[in-house]
Amino acid sequence: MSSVPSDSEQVSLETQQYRLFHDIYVFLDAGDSRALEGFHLTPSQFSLLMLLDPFEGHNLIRLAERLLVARSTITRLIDQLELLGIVHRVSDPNDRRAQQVRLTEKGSLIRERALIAHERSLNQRFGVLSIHEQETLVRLLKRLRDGLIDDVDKA
Amino acid sequence: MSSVPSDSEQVSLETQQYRLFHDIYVFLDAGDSRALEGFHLTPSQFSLLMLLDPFEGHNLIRLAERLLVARSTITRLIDQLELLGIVHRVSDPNDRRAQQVRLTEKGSLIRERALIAHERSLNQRFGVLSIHEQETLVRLLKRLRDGLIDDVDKA
DNA sequence: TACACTTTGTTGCAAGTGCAACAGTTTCAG
DNA sequence: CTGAAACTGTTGCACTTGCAACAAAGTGTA
Repeated sequence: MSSVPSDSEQVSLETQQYRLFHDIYVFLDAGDSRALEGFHLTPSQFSLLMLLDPFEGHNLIRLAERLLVARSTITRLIDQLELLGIVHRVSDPNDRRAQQVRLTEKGSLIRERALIAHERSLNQRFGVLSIHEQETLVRLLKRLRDGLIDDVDKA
Repeated sequence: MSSVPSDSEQVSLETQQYRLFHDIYVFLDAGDSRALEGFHLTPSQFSLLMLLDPFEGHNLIRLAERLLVARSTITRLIDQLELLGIVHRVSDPNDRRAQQVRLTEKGSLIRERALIAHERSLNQRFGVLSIHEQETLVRLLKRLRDGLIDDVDKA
């Protein structure tokens, strides 16, 4: 089905990595959708929810930086989670421009359960690699990410 | 600037990989935009252009499978490239439902130049890893991708 | 203090994308 | 050969997202 035609052509090492990152991203997202559908959460909503501490308030801009998305995207994702009764906004007493996003009790519960389900799903999906291989992978990915950040910042 | 707050919290190996893939994807895309801006090509247009052989026609559905996007997305990307004079559609003589997408002469030239510039950029961006490390990475990524495909297909 | 500059969060708008429905073709079982 | 099913590509629609502009609030300098 999902074929990804065999890498028969001669392409450079960099291009191979490049394509692999793209494909893996797409497949991870597809797997997430499936893992989360029981919770009625989109992958975007979940990745935000993941960051919310049940015992702390969160600044919207900090969340945007964390997820690498625009501030307006966070505004809208929080709107959605608020409608679902998962979070609520509280105005920050120290800065009247700012909001604090807090999990509701219901939200904490949903988060907890979704996190577990997602973790289990990830565990299964990454299971093709041994723990040792996953550790190697994490080490390489971190170096690459940090390099890419430097590169983007240099621009 | 692009901070990605230090991974101070205790998260599972799988979750670390998960976040790294997301962040790397975003940064790669940002780097691509920069590498391609001189060509007036978006990363999506480029990734399609990359697949087009100067001497062959291409079936739209095959391209969609290859890029892991919906057929309608390819229709629109081809529309854009056609407006730019980079490709043209030819009806397939063997199947009157089908189209063949072909590079124009101008398109071949632009593709050639963009490919070189992108390759140079990738080379620089992946340069934080040694060749040996990149080979290891490719090996692990391929295994992971194939595992994820099986997983998606099982669904 | 006063005024310019920065910061926080929201909104309008435009662009990209997937899904479902569709028309025109092709294929294949009976 | 015929009709049902599958396939190819396009379109309408909804949803997501980034960017720019904005109001309100905070910061800092003269």
